Amino acid sequence: MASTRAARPAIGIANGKPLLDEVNLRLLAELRDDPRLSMSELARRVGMSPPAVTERVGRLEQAGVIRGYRLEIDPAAIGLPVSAWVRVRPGPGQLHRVAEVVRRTPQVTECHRITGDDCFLLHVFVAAVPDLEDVLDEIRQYGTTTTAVVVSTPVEPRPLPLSS
Amino acid sequence: MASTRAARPAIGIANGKPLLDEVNLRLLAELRDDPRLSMSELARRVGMSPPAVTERVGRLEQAGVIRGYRLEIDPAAIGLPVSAWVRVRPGPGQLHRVAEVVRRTPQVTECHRITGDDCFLLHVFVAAVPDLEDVLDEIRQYGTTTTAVVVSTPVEPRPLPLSS
DNA sequence: TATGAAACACACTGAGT
DNA sequence: ACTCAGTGTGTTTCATA
Repeated sequence: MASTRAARPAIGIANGKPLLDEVNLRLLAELRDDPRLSMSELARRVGMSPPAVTERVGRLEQAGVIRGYRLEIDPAAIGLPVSAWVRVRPGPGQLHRVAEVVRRTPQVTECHRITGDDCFLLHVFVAAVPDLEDVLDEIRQYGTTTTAVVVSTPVEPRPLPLSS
Repeated sequence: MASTRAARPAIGIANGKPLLDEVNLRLLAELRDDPRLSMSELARRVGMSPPAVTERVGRLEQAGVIRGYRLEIDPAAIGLPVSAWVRVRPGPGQLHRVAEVVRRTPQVTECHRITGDDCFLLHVFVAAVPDLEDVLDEIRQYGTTTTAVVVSTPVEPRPLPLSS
């Protein structure tokens, strides 16, 4: 039974003290719920002074715990209402070619190398279904593709669970 | 040949004037490159007064063009280094059950309904590969799964192209 | 690391164009 | 729909503990 497995380890690169102490976890939680909170407001919520909080957040950014901040734009509003997921199985020796072409194709917003029969999973945004042809034709020079168009999104991308 | 197709339409809900004029597109571009820019700084960059820019951004938010702001946290730093994509084919009549279970499973950070042989595509984060078992067992009550573990990510999630 | 005070920058409002 | 000017916060730096 799975519940007998060890609890998730408190990672945090420790050089003496753990990076993710109580306060930093609360800061992450607050910022995750509202990434535009002012440092003063954050400070109030964790009961510290603004400069102290500013420095802690800066440290989390520099350590890479906070990777960055992202603006979420509605794809349809900028003319890209069609979202599709494409699995790619590269031909022999064409693996890095696929990675290359995908990197310089702006319609591809993310690309993962995965285990299984297919090597890559791509997220693609286009203006209309026929526009997928352009993207797929490019990729098909180096491998075969399996495309699935997004019909709806029961769970919109949401933050990771913060429990540790 | 694909290049003969019509250009991407300038969408923007027009009630007289298009929502996405030159200035708003520049605002989106600047905010996409740095979502934490101050309104004053934004104003400087587009050559307007801060209140004017504040109102324009507010309007973009209210219209849903700007969906929100997101904090990107390194999954490994909070103890979830394993990322996997799971395709789910629900059993007959179990379609909405899968959507339900997936919604209340925090390890699932996004879920798309897609065309093709499988109905759903899920993104899952766990502490270690064996922890996938918990998530998959839940889902397997209502359908079959195909799991692919992420080995690397040649293209990290990146912003949509803003050309129109 | 943290705090407190001072200097500076920003957000917000209301009046005017 | 935008600018300008005034007020209240927020941010940043530095001295200090």
